[in-house]
Amino acid sequence: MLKIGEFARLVDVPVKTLRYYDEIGLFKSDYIDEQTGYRFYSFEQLPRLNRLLALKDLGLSLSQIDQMLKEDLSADQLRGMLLLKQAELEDLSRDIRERITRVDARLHLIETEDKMPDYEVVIKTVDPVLVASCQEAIPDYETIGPVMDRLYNGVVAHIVKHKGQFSGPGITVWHENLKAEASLPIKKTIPEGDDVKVHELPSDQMACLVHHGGFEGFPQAYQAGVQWIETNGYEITGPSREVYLQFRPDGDPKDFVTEIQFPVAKV
Amino acid sequence: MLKIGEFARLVDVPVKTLRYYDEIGLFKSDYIDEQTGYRFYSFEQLPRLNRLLALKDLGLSLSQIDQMLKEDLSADQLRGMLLLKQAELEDLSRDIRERITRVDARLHLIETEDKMPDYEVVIKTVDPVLVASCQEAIPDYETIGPVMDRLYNGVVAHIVKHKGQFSGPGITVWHENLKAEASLPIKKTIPEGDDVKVHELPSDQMACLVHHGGFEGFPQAYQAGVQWIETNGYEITGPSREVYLQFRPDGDPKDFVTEIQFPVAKV
DNA sequence: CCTTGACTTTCCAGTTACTGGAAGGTGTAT
DNA sequence: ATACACCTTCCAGTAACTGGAAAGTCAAGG
Repeated sequence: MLKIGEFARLVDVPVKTLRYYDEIGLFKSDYIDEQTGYRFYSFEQLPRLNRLLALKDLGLSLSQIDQMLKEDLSADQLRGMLLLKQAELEDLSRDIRERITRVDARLHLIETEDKMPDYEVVIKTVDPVLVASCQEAIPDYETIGPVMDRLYNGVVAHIVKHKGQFSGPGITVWHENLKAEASLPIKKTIPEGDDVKVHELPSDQMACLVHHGGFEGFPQAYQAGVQWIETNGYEITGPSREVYLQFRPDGDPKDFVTEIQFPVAKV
Repeated sequence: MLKIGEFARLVDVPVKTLRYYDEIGLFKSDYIDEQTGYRFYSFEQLPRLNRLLALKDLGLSLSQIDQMLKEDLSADQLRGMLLLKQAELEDLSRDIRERITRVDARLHLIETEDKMPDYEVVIKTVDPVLVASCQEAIPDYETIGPVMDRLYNGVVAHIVKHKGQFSGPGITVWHENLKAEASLPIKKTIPEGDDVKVHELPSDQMACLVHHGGFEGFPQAYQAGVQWIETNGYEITGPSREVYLQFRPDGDPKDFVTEIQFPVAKV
């Protein structure tokens, strides 16, 4: 019989930890002196503790270990638990490697620009949103402004005509070949018009960044987004969106806030 | 100005988390209505939050992020923190890969033996221990018993003669060429004898396993140990030890408990 | 104008696997 | 007798939230 301190030295586990295992019932002392409350441990307990430590080394939680130390577990059950843990560890490992590449990328940026990046890209899942929209191909960059005005005015007029309720800032979806879909979120569905479609923008995993200022800064923002997506091992899987969080036609462009979203998936 | 729920939807962060960040001062709401206590957030706060989320994605702790969000940090300081994190992540990654190989090994054992392994190997650091010892080459396996008896009796006699105090179970250190060093831990140093040396067994990182039963089971135990060491990417770096935790010459061998220790290092 | 339901507030508890410390009892050596 | 190491229990703290309760706020519909 060993006192807790001797046992602790023998197995190289802190006394506090042994007491904790005792408390949660994972590894009880063999015998407790009723007078003093002193815990005593025996050599017969070594196998259980060593198995416990070995399993802990695999990264299992104490409650999982508690399960696995039960005598009546079949080899199949053991296998199952280990396979589960294995998958979990593989996930974690992948996750950490991705983190490492992201840290690398940021270090690279700091090396070249000597400061934090101008645009922060975050991955998030956007909610689906019901919109009324109107789309048209843009002939060239100069005409974006007027065409957009026209498109959005058309959608607004249509929504007002059908007494629809606006429910959020405008969203432009950029389809292929510079085809812009000017969309306005609405609370409830309304009839479609000749040019105006009503549908739901799908929920999606998006790489998002926020641009502050006028539209002349958009190319850089887009470039930053595309670059981030490349270096972080994602690929663009659909039309990107611009969400005009802060915008008024008569406002100061410096105050505009736009979120640019790229639907992405891990390569 | 957005209410917390709207802002939460916008940035895809739980409301509870925003409140928590507010509470710990990491990310305060822009304005609080004095009447109602409602928090309000503005679009101007997006850059800070996005940077925060991007850094969180790198695996930084909230307190580290708090540091890095301070405006007056130099590029060098940023670099330093990221390099630190990088090293940390590399360590973690290695650690997890090792865990995976250990889980693999155990799965393998379960496949072949359909149960938990007979011997659990754990890595631990053993404390240095002062011993009196006596060594001799063993001519062949049959003679181990008598030679050991003689060696240990010699050491015991020497310690008793010099009024030394025993402080633990006997330890045999196996040097090369089957040379056995029979050692007995003592509390304080005593003079050496003709055959009896007094010295300290060094502290070391050891792969340890516990064998219950008589000496006839040792070969299997050793084999299990050596195999574990191989498959787990360690190598043996010195003489192995046997610690006779439970042993009496006149006892029942079934009750014997021996810890076998191999000094190891990661390959 | 009232009610309903969605939303907000604060506060408290729980999660994991310990770790540190305080206050007080025990065992052994000098 | 006393010093000292060792043991006991209890309480608090860690990181980053998450869940729930009780109570106040807001907008829409009847």
